[in-house]
Amino acid sequence: MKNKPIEVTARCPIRTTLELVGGKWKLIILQQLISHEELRLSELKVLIPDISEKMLIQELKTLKISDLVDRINYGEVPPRVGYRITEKGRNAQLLIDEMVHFARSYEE
Amino acid sequence: MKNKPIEVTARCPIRTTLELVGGKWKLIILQQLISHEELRLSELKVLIPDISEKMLIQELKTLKISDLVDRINYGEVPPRVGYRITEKGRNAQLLIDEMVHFARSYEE
DNA sequence: AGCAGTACTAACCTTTTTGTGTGTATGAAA
DNA sequence: TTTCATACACACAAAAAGGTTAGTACTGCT
Repeated sequence: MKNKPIEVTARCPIRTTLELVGGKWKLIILQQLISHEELRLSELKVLIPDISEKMLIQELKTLKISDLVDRINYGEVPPRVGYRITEKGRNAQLLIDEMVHFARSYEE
Repeated sequence: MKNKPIEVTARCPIRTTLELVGGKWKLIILQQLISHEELRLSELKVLIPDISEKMLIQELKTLKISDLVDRINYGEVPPRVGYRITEKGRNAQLLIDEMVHFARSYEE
């Protein structure tokens, strides 16, 4: 019945995950990118109505640095840029599923 | 191949979960309580060496309000208090497992 | 010529989260 | 009597996260 405790160190897996996708927005952004193939900034703004433009850009930038999303610059003018989930990013699907599951089982 | 997008509203499941177990410490505390039956404050401090006493107490208090942990006061003096995971709290196990899984698949 | 749309950057400010340090009640042990 | 340990509370400070506003460069539309 008992599970082994995770040793809480400077770099335990829980903390790694929190650093990658912690915060108010990253998982929400990833979820939209997982379910939409490719999205532009303006489309993400519509899908996530209450995020500020600054946070959206900022989070996309750090997600790209973490290699969880790709940024495709079409080099057109006026600028056209698309965002896509990466393979690593797609792993967040299971995590999100579990969060949804947790929320549901909590609420009943 | 595509998943349905979660509609991002004031209360979507991702946000519910973030409110319950978001932040730097809650999941770490829950994980220890899941794997230890019952723990006192002083024991949690040893298991989570870098948490401050204030944060530990504060987080335990909000976890109790959310009914994710139980607080058992033995009414002794000097005070003796134990913390236990609740049924609802135990649901976090799957979430933590997924976070561990996510961190591992990210790192390879 | 003037305005709108795109994908940003930068400065600044507010709110939230996290941390530090001190104080309290109690009884038992030294 | 002084000291210790427990499980806090409280005031305050620092740091991190998030938000607001303005501005840029370009071009197409009217």
